Amino acid sequence: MRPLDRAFYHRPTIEVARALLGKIVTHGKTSGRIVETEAYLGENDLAAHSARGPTPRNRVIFGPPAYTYVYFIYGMYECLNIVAEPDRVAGCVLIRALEPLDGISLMRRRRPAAQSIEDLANGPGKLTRALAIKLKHNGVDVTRGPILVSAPDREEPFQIAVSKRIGITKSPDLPLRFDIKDNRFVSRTLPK
DNA sequence: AGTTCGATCGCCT
DNA sequence: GGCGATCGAACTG
Repeated sequence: MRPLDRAFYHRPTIEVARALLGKIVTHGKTSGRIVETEAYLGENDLAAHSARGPTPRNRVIFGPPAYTYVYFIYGMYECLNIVAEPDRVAGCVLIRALEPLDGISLMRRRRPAAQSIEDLANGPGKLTRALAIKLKHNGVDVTRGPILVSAPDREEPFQIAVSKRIGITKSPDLPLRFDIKDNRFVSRTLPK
């Protein structure tokens, strides 16, 4: 299993958000398969942190692709994004849910509230806690580590379900959330 | 310098 | 379904 190269992320954000489904995030002894993502665009997307231009917090979104954008939210949780698009073009992908693979017992210790394997990393704040991803990991190169994103040795085919992004108040109706269809590790199941 | 608010989660009803 | 926790960043003046 090899990390994806920088060219993988050097394309439109929506393409990257879809292509990241099924890939593996690794941090230390823990890893998980990406089952849910959201795209945050550089233009015409008021929900994106990059909407009002670069600031000290969000500047990595405007830089070259394949770097993490990690931010702190609600006084308690970190959220993990991967930067897409060429240098100087904003765009990133929020990782919203993982299927736990390695280090499950360690994840359980980090997430004592989780009552099942499904609950371990089925939300953006849960997965950063399960993988011990913190604010200090902002700007990490995911082709180099310590946080890595890789293609699995064997990838089963799957369908992608598209829906609206979760928990935002601006630009709420854009179809920019992507799930592995019917996967039981996603953060919320879609209405039928 | 003060205020507002948020890409969430877990517990309560 | 509703809400409180908890705090950094961005905005206001």
